[in-house]
Amino acid sequence: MRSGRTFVSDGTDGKRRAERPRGGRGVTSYDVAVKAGVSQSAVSRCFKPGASVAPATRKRILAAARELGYSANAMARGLITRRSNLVGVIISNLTNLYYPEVLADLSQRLSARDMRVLLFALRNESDIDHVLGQIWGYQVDGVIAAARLSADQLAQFERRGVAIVLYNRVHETAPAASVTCEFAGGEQLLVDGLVNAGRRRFAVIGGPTDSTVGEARVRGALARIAAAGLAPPPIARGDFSYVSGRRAFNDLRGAGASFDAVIAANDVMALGAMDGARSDAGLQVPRDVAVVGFDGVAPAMWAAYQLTTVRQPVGRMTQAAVDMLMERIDNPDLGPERRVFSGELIIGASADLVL
Amino acid sequence: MRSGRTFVSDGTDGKRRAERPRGGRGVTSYDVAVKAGVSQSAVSRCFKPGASVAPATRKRILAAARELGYSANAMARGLITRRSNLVGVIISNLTNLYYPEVLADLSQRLSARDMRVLLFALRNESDIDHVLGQIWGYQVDGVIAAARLSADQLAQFERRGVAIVLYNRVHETAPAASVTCEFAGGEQLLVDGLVNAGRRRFAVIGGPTDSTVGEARVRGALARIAAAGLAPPPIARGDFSYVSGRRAFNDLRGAGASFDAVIAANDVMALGAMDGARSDAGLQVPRDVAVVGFDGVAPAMWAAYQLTTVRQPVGRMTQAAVDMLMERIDNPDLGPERRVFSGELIIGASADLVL
DNA sequence: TTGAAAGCGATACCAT
DNA sequence: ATGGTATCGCTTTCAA
Repeated sequence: MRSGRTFVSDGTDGKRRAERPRGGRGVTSYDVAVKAGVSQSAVSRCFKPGASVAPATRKRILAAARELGYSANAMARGLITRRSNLVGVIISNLTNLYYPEVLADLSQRLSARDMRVLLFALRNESDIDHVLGQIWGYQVDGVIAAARLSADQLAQFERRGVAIVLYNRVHETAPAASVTCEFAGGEQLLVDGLVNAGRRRFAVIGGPTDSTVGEARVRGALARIAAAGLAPPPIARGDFSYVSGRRAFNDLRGAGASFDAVIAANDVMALGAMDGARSDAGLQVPRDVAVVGFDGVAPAMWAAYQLTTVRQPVGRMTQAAVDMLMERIDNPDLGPERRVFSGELIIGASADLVL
Repeated sequence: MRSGRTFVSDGTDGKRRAERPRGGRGVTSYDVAVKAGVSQSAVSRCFKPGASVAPATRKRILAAARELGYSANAMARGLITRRSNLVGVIISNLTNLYYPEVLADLSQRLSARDMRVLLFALRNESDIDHVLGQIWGYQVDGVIAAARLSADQLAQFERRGVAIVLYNRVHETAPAASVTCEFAGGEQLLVDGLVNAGRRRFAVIGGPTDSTVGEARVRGALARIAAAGLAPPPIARGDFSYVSGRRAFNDLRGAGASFDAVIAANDVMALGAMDGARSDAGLQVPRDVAVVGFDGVAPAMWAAYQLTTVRQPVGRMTQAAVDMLMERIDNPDLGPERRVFSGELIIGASADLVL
């Protein structure tokens, strides 16, 4: 029995207050109910869209709520409704210049849908299992992940009925909803443009071999280079960072490779490569060597670089991710779907493309 | 009465399952209890540090929990313990290159303390009131804010007993815990170095006048310029973005100002100014004009810029912010405190400083 | 050491 | 339209 909690409108609230003299922070719906002279249920209904409350009482309740600074306890609500309105966002490395924009966008769009972002910024991908534990605990309604998930991890989402959308990632064996930017087409545009401009000796700066996006971009470039009847280019590996791109460029030169065009798997490495060419090797870009990237991050547009690249339509992609997620939250039985966007060619000054 | 929920160890769990045939996702402590043949309380205790459980039963329970993939419902726990283990992080503009690093750091350090990050990335500062509403609802234990808060808003934290630490912000009238990087000293180093190197005609690129940090940096520079006996420099205003810095530089030139040193309120505007000088005005940096910034963001170090700047000790600052927050969560009566760190002078190639 | 029972603060389903 | 009451899944006394 919980008769002690039964609401009695004629009683003072002294008893309740006494129950939680110090620790109890926050006014509850009971407090509002007392103040408005209604039942607690009425208060609850008042904040539920499309509930039936008489205009007069609603007004009284809202006034009382405002006066007390009441806001409904999301945990209590989530407990009973089984809806936390929380979306987990997992980002493997926020330091990659591409992701802050994505995160800002996602955050904005989710909050427009009245969803909150529970952020997990990984230091390294091996933290994921720990992160998933937290995710389950907080009963998130869904997850948007820009990180590598194993088939087994994806299966857990399925099993637990938590919606998931992969961003900038795909999983071949285990199908899952995903949003990506088409790599092959973008790389094709870049390679063809370079070939048309007379470039024949390519070099490639890829990401870690276990990065699916990185590899997809590399494969796209290699395929098109082969299609043009050119020899397979040398490949150096970076970790998507500026310094790694710069080092990769120098490694390629150090290995005695001779090339007049560098294709980097992302913009930031491309910028590093440009600086490797100009500052370390004393070359001119694009006269001596053309450089192209992928992503379309802000610094790539800066005057000192003006990188030729393929810009991902981040706005549309984040919109798609959020849409897909919400659909799957509302209807968990929705099957996997891939939404693939095309990048936009940005012709800068780092490579003289001929289309 | 909730006798229907009373746990009966000899009963099959068919009844419970039947109660929530489809919607009930997630295994609960009851499920684990059944499987382990103990009471639900025992399961709970098992996950509470320093509880008294017999080694044998603990083992059985943990095995059952693992087998079922149990993780405690954080909302239910938070409801009763009044601790959500959630920290709200408010960032006014994530697109400012300085903040992704801060956010990544905060996220890491908080998760090391077993706290989760509820992220609020603002589009514009006026969203704050709405954000605060969410913050209260989710019962966050504390907030780290890199955004402008009014005295009234700060008072709400006090009133509701929610810990708050300002990052890179201070509030003069309403005292609050804050972590900042000392501006005056940094600007002093920069100005003195420039003066020693023979620069006499300064120009300043500030942030919006309502930005406290921006203004503090500008004031620091102006004070030191005045102390050197030089005339007050012309000031242009940007919004901390690259394009605004570039435009500000051009505005200064367009206004007929003659200067040989530009002090920008942050790195990104300084980079824009460098490009304004080099690409738009055809000047050489630092020969014709020296440029200095503030922050120490990664792109400022890139070979094409090599900006002379003051680097904020982000790692120590985020550590301090988290420490202060945790202290205040544990002890809400802790008074306001300011922790001010000194930046580190980074001498690049954009300004020839003489110390 | 263990189990029963009372809440935490909301929503949902009933009767009125 | 409104009020009572039973949960949601957990932590916490309190007995045994």
